[in-house]
Amino acid sequence: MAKPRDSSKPGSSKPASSKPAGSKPESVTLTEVAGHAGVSRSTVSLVLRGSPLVAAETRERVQAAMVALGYIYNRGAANLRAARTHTVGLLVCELNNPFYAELTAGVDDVLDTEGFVAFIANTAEQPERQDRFLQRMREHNVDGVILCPAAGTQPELLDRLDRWRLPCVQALRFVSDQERDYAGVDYQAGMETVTEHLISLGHRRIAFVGGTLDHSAYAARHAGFTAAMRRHGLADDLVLRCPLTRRSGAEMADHLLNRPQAQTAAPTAALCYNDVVALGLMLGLEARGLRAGRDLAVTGFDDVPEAALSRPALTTVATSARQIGQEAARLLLRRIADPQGPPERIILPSRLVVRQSCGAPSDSLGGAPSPSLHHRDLS
Amino acid sequence: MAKPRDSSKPGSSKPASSKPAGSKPESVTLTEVAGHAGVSRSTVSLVLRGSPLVAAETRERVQAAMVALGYIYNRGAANLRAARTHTVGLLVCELNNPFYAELTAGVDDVLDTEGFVAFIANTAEQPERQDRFLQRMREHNVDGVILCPAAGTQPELLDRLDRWRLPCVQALRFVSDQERDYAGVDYQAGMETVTEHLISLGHRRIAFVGGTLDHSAYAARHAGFTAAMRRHGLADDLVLRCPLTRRSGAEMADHLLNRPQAQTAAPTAALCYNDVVALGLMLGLEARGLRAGRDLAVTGFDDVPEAALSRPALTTVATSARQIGQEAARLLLRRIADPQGPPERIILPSRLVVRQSCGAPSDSLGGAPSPSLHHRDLS
DNA sequence: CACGGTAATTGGATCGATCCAAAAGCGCAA
DNA sequence: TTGCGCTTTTGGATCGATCCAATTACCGTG
Repeated sequence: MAKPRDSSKPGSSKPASSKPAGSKPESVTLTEVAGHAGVSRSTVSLVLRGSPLVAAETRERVQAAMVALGYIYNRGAANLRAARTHTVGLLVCELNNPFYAELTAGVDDVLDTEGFVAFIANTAEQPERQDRFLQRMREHNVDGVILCPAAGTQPELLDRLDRWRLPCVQALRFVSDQERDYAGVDYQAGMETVTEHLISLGHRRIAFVGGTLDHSAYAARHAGFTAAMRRHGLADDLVLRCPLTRRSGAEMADHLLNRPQAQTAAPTAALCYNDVVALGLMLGLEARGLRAGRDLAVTGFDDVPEAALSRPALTTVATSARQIGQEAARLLLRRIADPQGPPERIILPSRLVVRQSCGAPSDSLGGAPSPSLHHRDLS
Repeated sequence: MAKPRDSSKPGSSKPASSKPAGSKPESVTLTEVAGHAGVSRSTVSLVLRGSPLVAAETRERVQAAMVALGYIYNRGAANLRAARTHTVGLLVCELNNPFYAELTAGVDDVLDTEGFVAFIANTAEQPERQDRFLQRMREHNVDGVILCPAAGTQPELLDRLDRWRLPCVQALRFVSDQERDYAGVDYQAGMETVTEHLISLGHRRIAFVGGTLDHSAYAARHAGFTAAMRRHGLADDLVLRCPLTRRSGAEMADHLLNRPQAQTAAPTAALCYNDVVALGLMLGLEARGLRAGRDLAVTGFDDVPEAALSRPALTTVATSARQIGQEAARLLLRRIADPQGPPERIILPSRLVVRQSCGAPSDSLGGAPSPSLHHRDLS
């Protein structure tokens, strides 16, 4: 058989262009680029991946051909052969919470600069939905996942991910404290700090308010409360669990103040699980003619934008969601690059933000020209 | 040639299991499932896609084999041959805004039930970033995109998407009012309604506050203001543009009230572009010892959670972000199924939410037991 | 001029599914 | 027995890239 090599005459006898009746103008392939540049497929592939093996002159010719033909890289095809897909899965438990949205933005920041893209899923705290999505992620061959585990997630899930060889970084919460990759906030220290703050203001009877789902984040926050109280020899028995909604927070006002048959004294301060509950509680107080900071000290956790905006402004603990997202993404990329490396736990510090809701240090509560128009309070 | 069919003896002479030294236990392929079930690849493929061609008995056998081997579908491989990838791209312009987060959740809802997944990207209002991401979406062969165009997006972009044969649904904003798929809110009607509300309360001099970026959403809101004012023979010249941040909103307080050299009268009401600006403005008023609803009527737009929470609570226009996301996703799926169909524009209504920030109808402003603890104000 | 060594390029096999035309199995009538 | 139609199954060929072993080009040396 004769071998018709036509590398010198580009665009002449290529079988690819034998059907000029333009029904499918789509998908310029690497082979066509090769023909146009007068090189082989393999060489184009090397150029594509930035290999140092190709000569500079050749590289330029190939790149010119790619531009001329409007070539677009077909990652799907590449993924089939190569190991990597340059995609990851991101599972958050409640996207509608601004906190998680911010985290997502942080993840996106890092992935974007590294040429990765993320599949997103809102598990809405439903383990079934989480399972379904993880399954889908496997089918799409993602290189790894960032997981904010839904409440009720079984630790066994992580073992399954291991078996699947699917790198996973837990964020904000974790379902098992084994040595596993994790990025989050030091909730316990944050809670200790704000509890100490209340104690330093003279409060002795403090209630811990909010939280029903059992996960690591709840445990850590509660532990912070307990640790600080015990350190000062104070009772940590006043714990009121409730859903993490404004409505529930508002309803807790009664439980806190009207305690007819209570053997113990009423609390003078409410340490809320997060800002949402705290803001709700303040609304509840107001509806009863009471005021946070005067009649009851109230603190939150998270420092959501509303916290600076409420009257009185909410004393809370700031946790930078975006930064956690960035750290989680960076950690996942490291893990993908080196699946065998030792696990890392990245714990970011939190920061106490003192406002007026627990009796301001300078005690000009509420009133006229608000002294609280700090820079960081305005987005 | 003899034909050694070994359908009865599974797992005996298959070349797949010829290398038992378990270095790569991963990736059970369709071929292996076929071997285990004693059928051909093609048949397994048909089962996978739920074809009615295969006999019921065969289907069961194949499914049993898939379970037994722990088979997982490799969509990447399938995508290479088939047209569909069952993925879409979702580009939002500011994820950190809770409004877009909610929209994202809505998109996720619908895609999840249809077996699709979304790549997410936060364009942060940067057209370059938007371009880069769209490029990446093409490389990943997404079936379509949902686009909240970044401010400054050129209409030409949509033509490019057409040329690429990439179905696209615009959401919330659009860069060209040609007949194209779109899902959004009737901003103009919403603004008209709230303007009418102010007028009905007796306001004659009303300022339109906020917005710097030029896009359809700005145009529509402004048009609503103008239309309502003109209908009542009122001047619509008082327009104060500013960035969409709380800080800028706060700073607008001065511009609104201290107008030394102004030829025209000071406004009695401020119609804000959105809630963020309105909330900022209210803070600015408060810092000057003034109060929204008493000294200046203030309205917002979007009905973000904070709106119900501020003192006084903000009168605003509710737009259900989640629903828009759902509609956009449904529309995109229709378009993917039928690329040639006629374009659709889905415009959802908005709803006026009257609270206290522009002088409550029952004029018990601010004061004691708040009457506004409605159900919907509590998340 | 043959030779070794490096740099650059290449063709065939391959990843794991789908597509499609062809074939096998089967019941039934001529 | 043969032929026909129907259902069910099947084996290449294929999608568009990567991997790898092999080849070619080129240059300085002995």
